[in-house]
Amino acid sequence: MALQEPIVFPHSQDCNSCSIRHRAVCARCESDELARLEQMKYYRSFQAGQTVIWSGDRMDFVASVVSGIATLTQTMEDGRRQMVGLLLPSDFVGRPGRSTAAYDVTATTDLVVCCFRKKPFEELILSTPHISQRLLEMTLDELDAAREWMLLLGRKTAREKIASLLAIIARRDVSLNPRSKGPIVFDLPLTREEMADYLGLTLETVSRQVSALRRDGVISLEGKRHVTVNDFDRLLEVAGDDTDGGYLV
Amino acid sequence: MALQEPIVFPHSQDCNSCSIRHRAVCARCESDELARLEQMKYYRSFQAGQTVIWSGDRMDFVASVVSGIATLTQTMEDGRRQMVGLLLPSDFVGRPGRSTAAYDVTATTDLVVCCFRKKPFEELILSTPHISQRLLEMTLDELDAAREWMLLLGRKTAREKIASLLAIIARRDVSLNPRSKGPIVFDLPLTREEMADYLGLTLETVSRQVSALRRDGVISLEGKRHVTVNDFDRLLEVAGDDTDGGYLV
DNA sequence: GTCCTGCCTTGATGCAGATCAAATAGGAAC
DNA sequence: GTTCCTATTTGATCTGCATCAAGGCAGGAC
Repeated sequence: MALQEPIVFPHSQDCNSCSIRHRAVCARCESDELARLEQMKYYRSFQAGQTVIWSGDRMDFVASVVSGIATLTQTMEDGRRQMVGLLLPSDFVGRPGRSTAAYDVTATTDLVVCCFRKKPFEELILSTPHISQRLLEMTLDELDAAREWMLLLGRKTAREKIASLLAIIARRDVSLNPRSKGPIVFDLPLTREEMADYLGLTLETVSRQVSALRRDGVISLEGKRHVTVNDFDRLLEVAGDDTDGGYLV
Repeated sequence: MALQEPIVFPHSQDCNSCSIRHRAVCARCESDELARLEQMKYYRSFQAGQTVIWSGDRMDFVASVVSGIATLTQTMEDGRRQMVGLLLPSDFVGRPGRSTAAYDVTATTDLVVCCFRKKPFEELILSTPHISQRLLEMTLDELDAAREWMLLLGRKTAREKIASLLAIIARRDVSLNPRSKGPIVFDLPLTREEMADYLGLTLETVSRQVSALRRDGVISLEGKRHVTVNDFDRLLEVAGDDTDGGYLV
């Protein structure tokens, strides 16, 4: 890892050509609102593995993930770790009205975020319902996701947990790169250890259960990360999710 | 349980004398905004044990808990249950922009809720930033609580889970009924089974661990529900929480 | 009083997943 | 090619909690 410092882009880029323009916190902004956002924004890049911010650190910005994947994790004093969120492009980081980070934020892939200086952003949302309404909607979605994860953490078996995670990644992948036919194929964006931290397991158990799903023909693997889902319905069944209505969103 | 149907109050009550006036979703409303809310509100009461709404049911209202305690639970097809939220007075139920309930909502004590007809409420928040801003703030708090719970469910031991739950209830109790001196005393609002559903355990394990905390002198019990916390710091230590800064809110 | 019934406790046993340990695979640097 | 180095797999064993089972206790109906 050669570079330790994040790269700070010297110039802003145009919101109108932004890949997350219509899904991020700015999704419903009119052009005058965008113009005000542009004034307070700047980009930052992080390499895979870099820490974006540590829990407890002062945080004078909020941000949207533009590309790449980041994680939110909590750590106990003795080192036990639990991932509490997976941030994908368009997801929002930080909380208006709070001055320090509540979680460790880490880039698991190369990452670009669009930061807004916190003070002006907080002022802007007071007068811009389009932003606070969108933020409310995104926060409610995250709350639903967190509650779904609570069911997984509290009640699912290791096998069900792995299948659930694969199903979520597969679903996301299909919605981003829709393909008409054939099995779903994707690269895992997480290491076995990160999967373990997300699922409340050890990395050994993750490895064993991934192998078991391969042995049982539910998935195929090329290398350690490249996954083929042979039968998505079967995967959902193993995940223990209600099958009805859950079809590829 | 004699009455199965909830009691519907025939007349609205005055918002200004409401016990949750300054903590609920209406906390920041001006009198004209309150007046509009009053037009769309009605009270409902439920007895302990009654179901407020089932997951998947059509839901044409949102609501604030006025008094009593309710729970949000998710259930898997085979009956495994996970509580995903504990609703206390002033907490909000339901989601603007969604037509069906996402979780089972159950009254665990006698319960009174202040309902707002959903359609007019949704229209109101579009034009009333005081409400949507408060709702955003409350939702962000709930998201933080859900993420704290994810750490508990994913990584804590049974003993730590029980201690964490007791600490949360004790904290809430102190903030509602501050007492200057002496140990914290409260009644558990949940049965052993509900505690198990919340903590991702079985009721037997809950019972054993509560007994163990009593044997170890961390708490004392009178009957099954009345708890005395002999040493709050010790309880926090057993809970595995960062002790710094966690002192009685 | 007796008999429920719901809630809780306690004991015995089993097993899923953690822990400890070692081997293997695949890059990257050289 | 060799040598690291890290990620991953696999094996052996241990253990915390689940499961299965049997009472205990308090309150209400009668």
